[in-house]
Amino acid sequence: MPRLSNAREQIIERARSLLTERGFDGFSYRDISEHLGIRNAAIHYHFPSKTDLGLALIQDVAQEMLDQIEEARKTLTPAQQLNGYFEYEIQHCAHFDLCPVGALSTSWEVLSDDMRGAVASFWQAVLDWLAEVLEKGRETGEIRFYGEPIDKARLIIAAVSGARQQARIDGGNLVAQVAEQFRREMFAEAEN
Amino acid sequence: MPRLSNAREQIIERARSLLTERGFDGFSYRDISEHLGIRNAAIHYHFPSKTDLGLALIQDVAQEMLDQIEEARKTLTPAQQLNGYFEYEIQHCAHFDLCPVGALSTSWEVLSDDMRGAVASFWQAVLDWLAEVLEKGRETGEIRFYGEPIDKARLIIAAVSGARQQARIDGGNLVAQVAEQFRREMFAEAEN
DNA sequence: GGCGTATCTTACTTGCAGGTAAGTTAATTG
DNA sequence: CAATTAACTTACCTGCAAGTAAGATACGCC
Repeated sequence: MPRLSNAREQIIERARSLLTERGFDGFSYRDISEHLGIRNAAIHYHFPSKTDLGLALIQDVAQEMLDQIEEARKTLTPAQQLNGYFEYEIQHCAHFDLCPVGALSTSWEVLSDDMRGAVASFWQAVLDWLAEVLEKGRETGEIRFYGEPIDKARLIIAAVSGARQQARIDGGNLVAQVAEQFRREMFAEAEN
Repeated sequence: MPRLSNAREQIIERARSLLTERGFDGFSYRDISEHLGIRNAAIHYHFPSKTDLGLALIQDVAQEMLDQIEEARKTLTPAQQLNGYFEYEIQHCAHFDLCPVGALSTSWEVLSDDMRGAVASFWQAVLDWLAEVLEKGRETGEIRFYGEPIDKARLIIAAVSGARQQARIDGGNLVAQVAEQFRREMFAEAEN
């Protein structure tokens, strides 16, 4: 019997797919173990409770996102960063998968304090990054919007993740449509 | 033993609370029956399967919303209708409950075709209504925005329901903040 | 006053969820 | 090469989920 070379990583990977497909309550250890050809207890070995798995999951998602943000901040202009964020979300929306934060917020009440904290600080980090992008973009004249950067950032993030959620209902790429509308408002000249 | 006078209505009412608190997978018949002081099987009498309950639930939500829309359309100006929508959502956000459509979209994969259809047509009806409000509002000069009414309507609905979702994480009334930003953009003069 | 129907309750079934304990196998290391 | 440890498996547990069947109760109606 050839064991998995990197079981832990494969478990997280599969769990991430399941989380964005069905939400945190929507998958079981069985869904993971059957897919990987291992036993349930093997997952419990790596992640004693589902909370442990959930925590690793959100940390994995956060790390990936924060790495990308860090990289983008160094190499791209504000407008390019905003567009990159849109493109990233459009890609995910094309597969009709949920935003991980959104998937977890549905079961917020039953999440452990650890998980809540991890989700909250991840979400806050993205918000802070986007607010900074907007502020810089306004300074350079690349990006136009009303009000405070933090308020606009909140609106954009809410709209994008809301669109990802509703895309399942609509069946189309709602994030692409929403992003296009934002581009009209923030990059183009006034039409009305 | 005094039976419930209107069990069916009370079951739906309780189920609606639970849906917006925990999502469709997040509550069981037990949660309802214990709260009402009846047996599980009594719920099964009124709603043989959970799908039947879910269908009744979304129809109830939809009817209520459509009634309000119908009323608003007759008596209020476009700007008042848009503001009314914001206020309605702000109220719900204050209790940190989920948008019913959003709560169901998380478990979209496991919903019956009936339920999917009901959710989709409800969501579409709200979208159409808001697009019409925006179009009329632009004609009367009360409301300003870029692009097509339907595109702006999609963005607003996505932002508001996304904000309701994320309010659980943030802990504040994100819908109020998002609505305020929309008002700056759509009702006020340009500041930038 | 008896009869049928609506509205339940009691008492189950099946299935799967998360989780545990103890044993097995294989690689690592002194 | 023996002992330890990591990474599992087999075999279980408890609990709760949805759902069902059959019996009890009450209510309107001829």
